[in-house]
Amino acid sequence: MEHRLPLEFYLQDVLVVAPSLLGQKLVCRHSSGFLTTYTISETEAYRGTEDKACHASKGMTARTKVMFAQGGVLYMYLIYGMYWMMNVVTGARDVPQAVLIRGLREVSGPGRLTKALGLNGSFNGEDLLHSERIWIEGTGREAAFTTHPRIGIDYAGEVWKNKPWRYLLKQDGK
DNA sequence: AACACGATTTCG
DNA sequence: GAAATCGTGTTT
Repeated sequence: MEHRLPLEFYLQDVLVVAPSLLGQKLVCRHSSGFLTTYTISETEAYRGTEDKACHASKGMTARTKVMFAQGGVLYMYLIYGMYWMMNVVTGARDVPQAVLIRGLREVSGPGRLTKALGLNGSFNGEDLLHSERIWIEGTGREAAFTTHPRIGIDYAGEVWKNKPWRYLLKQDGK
């Protein structure tokens, strides 16, 4: 029984979607057909052309055009020539926003989690509502979380660097 | 066609 | 603290 998050969820503003993804289930189908479920524990919001830390701040390019699509698809991006970053596009069409999935309860680190799940450039533009190999299921619960400044964006300037748009799942008993 | 650099990780 | 490593955007 599947309970994929609906399109309406992804059409909300990235500042709503990013914290709401915490605690939700990321489901991945292994090449053998086996399903693995992970719990999202850390996210970051990248919001529009005015956000200097967002790749879309320099306008639409071949790489960033998927961020301009309607919410509910993946934006995959290679960083430092070695690590794929997994992002969930949010908002309406032509509104470039995305949530960087920085960590899972089972795997820490954005580069390590994509490696663990076998995600790469072939997943760019993947539709989370219809894909047979990856999707996100809702738990129906809202998770408690804490906010922090985003990581690795010193080039974005003081204003954008200090936005509390990094969200961590508040762990039980911690 | 050449160049500079990054939403990271790992090792010393 | 620094290297690894390559696609992308910018400059020539």
